[in-house]
Amino acid sequence: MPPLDTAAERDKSDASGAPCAHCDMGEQAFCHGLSPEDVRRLVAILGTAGVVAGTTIFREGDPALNLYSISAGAVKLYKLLSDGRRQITAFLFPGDYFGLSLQGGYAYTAEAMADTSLCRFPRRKLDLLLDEIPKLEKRLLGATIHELTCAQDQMLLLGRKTAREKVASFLAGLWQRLCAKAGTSQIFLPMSRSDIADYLGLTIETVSRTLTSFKKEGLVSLPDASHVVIRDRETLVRIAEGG
Amino acid sequence: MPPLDTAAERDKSDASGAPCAHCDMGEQAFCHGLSPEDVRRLVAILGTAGVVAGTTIFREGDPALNLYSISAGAVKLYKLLSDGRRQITAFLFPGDYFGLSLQGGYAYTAEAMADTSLCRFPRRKLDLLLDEIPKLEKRLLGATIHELTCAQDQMLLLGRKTAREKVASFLAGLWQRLCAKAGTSQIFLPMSRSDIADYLGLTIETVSRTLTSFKKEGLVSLPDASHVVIRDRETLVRIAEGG
DNA sequence: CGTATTATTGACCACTCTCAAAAAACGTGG
DNA sequence: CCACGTTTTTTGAGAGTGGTCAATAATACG
Repeated sequence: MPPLDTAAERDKSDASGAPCAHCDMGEQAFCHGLSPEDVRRLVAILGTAGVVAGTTIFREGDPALNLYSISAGAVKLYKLLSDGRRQITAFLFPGDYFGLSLQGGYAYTAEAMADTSLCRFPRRKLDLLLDEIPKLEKRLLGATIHELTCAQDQMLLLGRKTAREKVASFLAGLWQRLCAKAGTSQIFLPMSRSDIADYLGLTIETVSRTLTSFKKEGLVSLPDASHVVIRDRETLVRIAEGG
Repeated sequence: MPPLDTAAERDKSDASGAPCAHCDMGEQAFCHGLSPEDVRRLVAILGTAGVVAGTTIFREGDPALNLYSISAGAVKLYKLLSDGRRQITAFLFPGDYFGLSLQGGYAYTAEAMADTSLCRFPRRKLDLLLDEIPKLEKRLLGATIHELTCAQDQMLLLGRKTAREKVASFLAGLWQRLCAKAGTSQIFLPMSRSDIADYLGLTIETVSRTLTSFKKEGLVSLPDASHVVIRDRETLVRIAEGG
C-alpha cells in the first residue's frame, strides 16, 4: 500500500459548512487567533483525512508535499538505519504538526499509532498563504522552535540518562501532555513497548523490566499493557531529573 | 563573570561605514538575499561582539533577550542535569544562529569554544523587523527547520548508534561542514575530547580509544589532539551509517 | 622549566543487550 | 462463547559494549 501522502483529498469541509467544525482544538488549533476571513482562506486549501492505526502517512525521503496537523489520534515519527535499527524522534497528539521540511524530502517517516484524523495542507498552497497571513508564519515558527526544544530535551535523555531515568521521563512527560489538564492519573499508551524502546534508545526488555520495577516500588500501577496509573508522580519526576 | 548576554552593546557597525563589511559570510549570512534597504534596517538593530574562547554567552534559563549569529569562531550549546551530566546539543560555526526561544528563557547554555565574533539581535527589536521583512522570517523558519532536522539525526545517533558509528558520524559530519568546500582532508577540532564525548553520549576514554582504533585501521591520522586527517572517508561514512 | 591540564592507555566491572522461554493478550473462526 | 494460533509482553540467564577507576603520557601555560 502506498503512503497516504499522495492519495486524493477528501472533502474540504464538513457538510455543516462551518469551517473547522470537525476540529474543536481550542487554542491548540492551527487556526487559533486568526480572523474569520483568514480561517476561511486556510480552510479553503486544506484537506482532511482519517487513517486507521498502523497507516504510514509518508516515508523518509518522499517528496515533502504536505504539512499535517493532528485533530484526533496519535502519530509517531521515526528514522531508520540501513540494518533496521529505528529511532522514534517524536510521539505526536492532537494539536501537533508534522511534515515541515526543507529541500524537498521528508526527514522522517510518519505512521499513525491509533485511528487518526488529520488536516493536510499542500505545501505549495500553504507557502502562498504564509505570505498573506504573517500570523500564520509566526505560529509555524513558534511551533518549530517548540519542536526543537523538545528535541534538545530528548537528546539529553538519549545521551546522558539511565534506563530508569529515561522511562521515568517518558511517563512524566506523557502525563504532563495528556493528563495534566484532565486531572487524571491514568495514562493511555497508544504505542507498543517496541515503540517506547525505540523512542528511549532502549530494548523492549529493558522497558518492560523498568516498568515492572516501578510497579514493585509503588510508583505506578499497570492495569494492562496499554495503561499506566501514576501513583507517585513526585518521585517519578525526581528520578527523571537524575535526582 | 556574568554571561555576555546582558552586557552593553559594542559599536553597531564598522568604522568603514559599509554595513556588514566585517562579515563576509556570502549566502550563509543572515542578511543574504535582502534588499540594501532591508540590510540597513537589520544593521541598525544589531550589535557585534567579540568573545574569547571559554566565554559563556548565556545560560540555560536566562531571559532570552537576544538572537545571535556567528560570523567567526565556534560555539557549543549544552544542557545539564542537576548532578553535572552534560549533553552538548550542537556545535555551531560561522553562519549558524542560536538563541531563539519561546516563553522567555533560553533552553540551553551557549559557550564559545574558540575566539568568536557574534552579531547580536535584540529579540524585541527583531520581532518588529520580522513583521516588516517577511523574507527574514522565512529565513529564520528555514534555519529552525534545518536545526530540527539536525537534531533528529543526532537523536538517531544518540539512541541507536554504537561508539564506533558515533565517532565516525562525528568526523564525517564535521568534514562535510568544515572541509568539503575547501577540499582539504584535515579537520581542525576547536572542541576538547570532553566536548566530543558529551556531544556523542560517550566518555572521553571511549572517544580516545575509538580515535586510536581508527588510526590503527588507517582511516585517519592524528597529527595532534586538535587535528584529524581523514584518510579513508568512504569507509568512515560506511561505518557512520551502520553498514 | 615546572606545574597544571588534557589526552591516552590499561584493568576491571556494571548496565543494558542478547538470546531464550514462559506468560499474557489479542484476534479469528468454529 | 470458547478453542486455537498469533502476537505482544514479561521474566530469566548470560554476555558484551562501553563505563569507571587509575596510571601514564603528552600538551599547554606561566
